[in-house]
Amino acid sequence: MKISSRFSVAVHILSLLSLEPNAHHTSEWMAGSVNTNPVIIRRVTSQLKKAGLVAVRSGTGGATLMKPAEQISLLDVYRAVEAVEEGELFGFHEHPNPQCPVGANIESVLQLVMLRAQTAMEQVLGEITLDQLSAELKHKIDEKMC
Amino acid sequence: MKISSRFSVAVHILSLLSLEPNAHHTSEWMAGSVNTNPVIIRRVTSQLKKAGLVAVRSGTGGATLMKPAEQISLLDVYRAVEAVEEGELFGFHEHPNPQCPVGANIESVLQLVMLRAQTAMEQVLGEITLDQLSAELKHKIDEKMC
DNA sequence: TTTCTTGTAACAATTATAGTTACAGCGCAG
DNA sequence: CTGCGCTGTAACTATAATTGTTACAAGAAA
Repeated sequence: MKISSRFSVAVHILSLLSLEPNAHHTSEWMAGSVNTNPVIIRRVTSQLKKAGLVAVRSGTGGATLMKPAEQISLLDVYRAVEAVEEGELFGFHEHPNPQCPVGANIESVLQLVMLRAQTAMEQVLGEITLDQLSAELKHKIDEKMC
Repeated sequence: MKISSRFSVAVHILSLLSLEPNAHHTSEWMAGSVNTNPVIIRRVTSQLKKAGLVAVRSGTGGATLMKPAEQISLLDVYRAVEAVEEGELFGFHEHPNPQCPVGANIESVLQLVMLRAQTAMEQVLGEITLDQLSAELKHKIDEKMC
């Protein structure tokens, strides 16, 4: 089971906003780059908007970053698109038998452990900014131009 | 989207094997503790067996650990039940537009970043042994007995 | 007003999970 | 050597989430 590709789509969108500031960022234009349906883009953009990461001009169309790229972490994006509910990366089996010593106590022990694992992953995402990612991306792009 | 509860069921099973060495660990008995169907238990047990973590006596029934609990990490269990394919925790949108500079390069950049995040999580799992987890569990159990 | 765009609803197709029944086949007890 | 209990697995269901689609009301500007 994988984390929804909404997350990678969201990062793609933000990269476009960050690296191509002069384009007219309509959902259709971005869908062309992501290679999907414009509605997919609008859905994700809508979540990014709710999270205060982008502004969208309805009517005329187009989206823009609401914060400087160095103040947007991948964790912000991850949370924005709800790729995973907060603190719920790991699924648990429900209602283990409370009569059994193991069944009665496994949940709390597992919760702790899993949370530690999950937090480690989120910390990595939290330390990477859109700015850094865009820079890496730009580097790759320029490389190929030679 | 969550990681399959197969993982938590597997840990539950191994905890039973580790903490209650005298019981007859049939799928039905374990299903009673996990509170699910015996077939669910057999399916997971079967994966643990393939991974060399447990032995199952067909005929008579019952399962046992194949390694000492301090040599089984939660990462081993995680891999055994294929809660997530190796290196594929994050889903990606496929075939971004190669004509677009961002589309052409986002995949490789994202792969790197996501892999780092995923690895951080797996490392935590790798550092926790069944032994440690059982000890915590036993501690909780004894606590409640007072 | 016309035109382009967004935001959303509604729906289909696909995919994975979790649970269930059913049954062949193994292995020990008697 | 036969019967019993248990495993391994197939087959099927129900459920839920994702991704992709079409369709359309409502916003904004030329």
